[in-house]
Amino acid sequence: MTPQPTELTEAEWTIIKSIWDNEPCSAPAIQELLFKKTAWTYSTVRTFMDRMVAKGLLRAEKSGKLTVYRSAVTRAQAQRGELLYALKHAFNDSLAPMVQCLLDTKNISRDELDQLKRLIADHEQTRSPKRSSPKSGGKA
Amino acid sequence: MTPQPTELTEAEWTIIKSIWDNEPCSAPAIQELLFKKTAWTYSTVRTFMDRMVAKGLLRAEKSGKLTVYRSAVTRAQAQRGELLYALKHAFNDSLAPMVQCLLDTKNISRDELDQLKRLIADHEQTRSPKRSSPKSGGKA
DNA sequence: CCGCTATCTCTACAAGTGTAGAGAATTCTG
DNA sequence: CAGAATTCTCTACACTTGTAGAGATAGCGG
Repeated sequence: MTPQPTELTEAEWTIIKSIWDNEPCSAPAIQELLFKKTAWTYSTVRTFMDRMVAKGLLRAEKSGKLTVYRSAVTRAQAQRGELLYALKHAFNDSLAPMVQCLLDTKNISRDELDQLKRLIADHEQTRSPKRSSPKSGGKA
Repeated sequence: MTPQPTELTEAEWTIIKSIWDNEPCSAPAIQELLFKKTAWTYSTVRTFMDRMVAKGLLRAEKSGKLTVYRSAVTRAQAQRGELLYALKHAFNDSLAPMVQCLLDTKNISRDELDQLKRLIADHEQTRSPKRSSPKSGGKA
């Protein structure tokens, strides 16, 4: 679907990553989980979470005293949003310059390069049954 | 040098892209250039530009009445910043998932795929001869 | 039943961002 | 020179983001 391009702030990323890994979960739980990283107080975490509910990033449901949260956007959706933001603003929607920048920026090991090549190769195949390069057997 | 990871807002991207393409330039000029896209008034553009000077994204110099602006960060720097932000927050600094997401998200033509493969191949080569620092092979 | 303790709700506030108007100052131009 | 056009400066305001305290409350242990 990719509804609206989901945009997250830094704090929101922190929160939602924690939630993806723990949902459903309560605000105190998340606060405790994040405390070593962020030192955020309960109020802070709770404020973020409620704002995120308002934005449609999370869903909240109360069970008695406790409010239980879960994500309302998938990790893939959020990743896509972030990526598209960068792609659009920094690279005017052009793939190659972005990838080039990636290659130039990070110190990429040979393994990673191989991995990338594999990703692309796999994608080529999945995307369209192209039979010009019949080197590796067609992966199901 | 890649000083501090440069972070730009959407409006700042709009402004600085216009500046990269026209520097040195004046605020009224930029305003006029952007008007069709953004409908921003002079005040708005000027405010952004001055704030960007304060942040070190632009440099301003007045020549009599006129204030002349130019960028203080390169396009590559800004791109890197944006990319690293996405990479870090959305993909936990892992290359492959980001590229995978890219492949899954955009509708990539075969030409583009070929281009990506070439980028990677070229990079492999450039990177391998660790002895030499070819300064002449940078820009594509 | 009555304080603890875990949670919640409300309110607040500073900084950053998007957006702009009013009016001063400067510079043409007739 | 005086009015027009250009550009500048200053101020403002609403909304978002980061951050949190204070006090209400509900449920548990004794």
